[in-house]
Amino acid sequence: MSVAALAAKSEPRNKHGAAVPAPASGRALQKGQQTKQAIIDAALGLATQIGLEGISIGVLAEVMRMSKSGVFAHFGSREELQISVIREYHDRFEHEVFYPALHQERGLPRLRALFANWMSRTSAEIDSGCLYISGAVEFDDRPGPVRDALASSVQTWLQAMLRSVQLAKQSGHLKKDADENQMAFEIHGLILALHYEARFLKNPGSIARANQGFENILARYGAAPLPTTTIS
Amino acid sequence: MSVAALAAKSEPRNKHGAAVPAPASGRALQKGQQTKQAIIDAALGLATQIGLEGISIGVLAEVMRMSKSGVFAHFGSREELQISVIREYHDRFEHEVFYPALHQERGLPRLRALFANWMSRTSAEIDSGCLYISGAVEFDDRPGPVRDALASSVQTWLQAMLRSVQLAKQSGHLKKDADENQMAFEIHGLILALHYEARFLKNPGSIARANQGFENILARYGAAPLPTTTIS
DNA sequence: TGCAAAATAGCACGATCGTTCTATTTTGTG
DNA sequence: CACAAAATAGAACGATCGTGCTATTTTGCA
Repeated sequence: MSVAALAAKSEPRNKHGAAVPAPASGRALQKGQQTKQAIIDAALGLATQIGLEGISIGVLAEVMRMSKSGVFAHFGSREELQISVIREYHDRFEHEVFYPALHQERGLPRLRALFANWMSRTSAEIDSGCLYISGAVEFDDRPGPVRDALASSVQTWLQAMLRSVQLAKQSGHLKKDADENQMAFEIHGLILALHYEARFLKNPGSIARANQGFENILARYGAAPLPTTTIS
Repeated sequence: MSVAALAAKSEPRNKHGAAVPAPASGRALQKGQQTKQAIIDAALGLATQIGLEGISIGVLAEVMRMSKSGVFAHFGSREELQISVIREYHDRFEHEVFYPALHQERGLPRLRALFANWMSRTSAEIDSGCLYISGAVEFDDRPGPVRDALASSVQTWLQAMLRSVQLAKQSGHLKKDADENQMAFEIHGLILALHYEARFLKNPGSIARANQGFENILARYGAAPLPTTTIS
């Protein structure tokens, strides 16, 4: 997983989301693609606030000042629209959280950056909502392609996080008996608790607690108390 | 909060859920109350699986082999039905998780019991779903009486948990500089991560990780490594 | 066993939903 | 400019939703 898998994405796709097999003989109009992207953007805004199941083609058409059938035609089904929204969310998450952290050196610095970026995004989502969290609740026992797309996207990210933990251990930045899966699990819990307590309960101080929790985890699993590069 | 607040509940209420002010002059039929309770039970089953917003009076009537209006008349509105479901969930949670732990002595033993019971219930909810988690996602920015009832119920429980942590600290079972709110936050995160990774992602081993996470937290905040009452 | 009240049924309402069908307009290119 | 394809509109569909209204049945006590 990690870099390669997270980065694999967005070959050209036909109008209903399936990867396009051939150069699609003939024209390649663009107006439709622009509109489609605008619809997806609006739908993502709706979905983060009221959930993937809250997406309504009627409401979407109203927002877009289009007819229902005009919106609908771009996707062919509501499910395909939901999947497009998930794909868009995945891409944004990747660009906001994952890629920037690659500039940090492998090991603890990159792990710290990943968590910091994740925190930054989750903090913003206290207002806007998180598709990976609301989607999990909506589709946790509703099989189908939407659930599959969502779970796959989440797993990709969690695997990237896990890989970063493993790299940190291999780099000697963590105790050599550190359980990487356990550590990733606990980090995930901090993010979920932050989202729950801040967004739903509106408890202040949640962001600081999530950050402190991360430091506590590092204190347990870390090899050194922190490389204080001063004289000591 | 804690005991008293969590225990305060279920005075007799009129047909629409408001506490009944006077002895309600005259008859006190029972058949209706039985039916109402049966409806609430069925609705709770629906709600834990597909969410509070997934409760449909039509489906509920079908399950109960009643007419829609027959079901409806017991509550007067869908919102009141949802609130009744939340109240029922609250009562069950209380009896399964909170009360049994009171048999343990104050401090660390009771805190351990609370977490163990919470874990036990959450493990069962990997299949059935948790109203406090799905409800939080559904109502995190949808103001109104349903959200209020849900948030109040959750806060009551989290406060009870926090109180137990505080008692453990006062009893000298935790480090004297332990941050109780921080500890409660991290524990909450473990439960949320368990629910997310087990129910949505179907990752095996999540239960063990949540338990291990709790031990890790105790290892950090605990005053003693564990009272090994053997000769040592 | 009556009789009032409670419980339930039956029906209809307006609204919204995703989707399908058939025009109509817009677009990009020869 | 013309012409075909793409994009969008419009209207209708069956279904489901919560809710209000008016019967009808059931219940429990005098």
